Amino acid sequence: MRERPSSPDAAGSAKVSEIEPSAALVSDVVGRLIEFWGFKRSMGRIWSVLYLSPEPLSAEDLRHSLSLSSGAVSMTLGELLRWGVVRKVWVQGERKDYFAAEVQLWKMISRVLNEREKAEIAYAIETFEEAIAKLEPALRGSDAAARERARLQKERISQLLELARIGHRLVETLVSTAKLDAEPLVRFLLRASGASSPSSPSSPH
Amino acid sequence: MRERPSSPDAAGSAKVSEIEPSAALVSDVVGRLIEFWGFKRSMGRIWSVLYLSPEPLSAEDLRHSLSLSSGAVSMTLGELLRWGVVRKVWVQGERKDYFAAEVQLWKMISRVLNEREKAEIAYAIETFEEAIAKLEPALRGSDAAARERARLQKERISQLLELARIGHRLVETLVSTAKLDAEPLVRFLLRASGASSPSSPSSPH
DNA sequence: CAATGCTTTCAAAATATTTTGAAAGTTGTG
DNA sequence: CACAACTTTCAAAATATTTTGAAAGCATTG
Repeated sequence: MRERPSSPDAAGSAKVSEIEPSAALVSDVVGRLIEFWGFKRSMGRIWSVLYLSPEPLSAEDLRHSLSLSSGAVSMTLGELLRWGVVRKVWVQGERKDYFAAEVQLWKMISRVLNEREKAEIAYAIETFEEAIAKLEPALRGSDAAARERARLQKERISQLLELARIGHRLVETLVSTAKLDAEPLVRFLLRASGASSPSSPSSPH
Repeated sequence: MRERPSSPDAAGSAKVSEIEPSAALVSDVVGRLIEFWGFKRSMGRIWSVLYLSPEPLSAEDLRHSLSLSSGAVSMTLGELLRWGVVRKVWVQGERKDYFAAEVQLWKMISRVLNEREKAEIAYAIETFEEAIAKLEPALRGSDAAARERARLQKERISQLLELARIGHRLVETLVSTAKLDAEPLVRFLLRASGASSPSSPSSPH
């Protein structure tokens, strides 16, 4: 509304309410990825708009950029703040709140993985353990067929458990990696997919 | 609440319609994980029941085990078959179709990652590239402020692009790793997160 | 080839999720 | 204290997703 493309206003405070085509592409695809990844699409879209904006934006700016209601913007920003992927910033002389995206991607991912995946996986691990425990009586029951059945189930649940533990470690690796600036993992990945021959991928120098 | 362990019927055809408590736990948690991970919860539940069953099960067995409608079972099985995580098996002398879960977890994950994530990420990569391309005009336009704005956006989108490429490589690594029996990745993860012995995953810490 | 037993399809119904916007809440100001 | 200027809340509306079950489709068998 207040923007005036023709006015040679100073760069700092004039607001652009429509996002440029490239930003639209990005916010759309990030929205999708993020949704796919279990969050609300609008979280991804709002984050993207902030991420691509040189200055912090107000809730109203976002409302216009993405044609969302004030409520949706407020709630979504709240979630993004809770996930620590968006920050409030004070713009001096302004009464409104302004928001900026966390721009350190690894930091961001690390935080989210850490809070979300770890909880999820930890819960799965617990449950698998519990399920195995529940098998115990049958494992030493008197019915041979039931015993065999339980044995097989224990075996299979153990596989799931092992897998969950690997997942857990993968997340931990990503998280700790992120703190140390992505080096080891990235190096590992480069080696693993760049050099296509599996001949000797295990001995560095 | 429990099957009839006393039926002297040959193992092949007597049917258990209620699942045991441990299987219920597992199918619930796998359902959740799978949903969380973007599939339908019932896919995870059905797969789990099959995975924990010593014998293949018919659609009807599944219908009873999980209290689903025949349509839901049929559609869900169809999807699971398409993803290659469940197979049809012939039970001799039976007219119905029987189904069994893929039990090689890594193989399964690898297939799914390969088809699904790769497509998703590849699309994101393309889009980021396209978005950067769209910035070109502004990058060499005459308006200095706009130029600076575009420069920053290009920078940021490039970060996303790099991240997407790393993700892509991560998926590729997991996939190729899975084919060669998980060795290198697992070893890497073990080193990275400080666990002890690679081959016997029995002690939690 | 008609009947039977099973499977798939699909439109409608049930559920779940997301968005809206008006009203209530907060905070800074005259 | 009363008045802005914003923000948050939340019940209702809009959407989207999942499930149902009756009917159509198929394949085997007598």
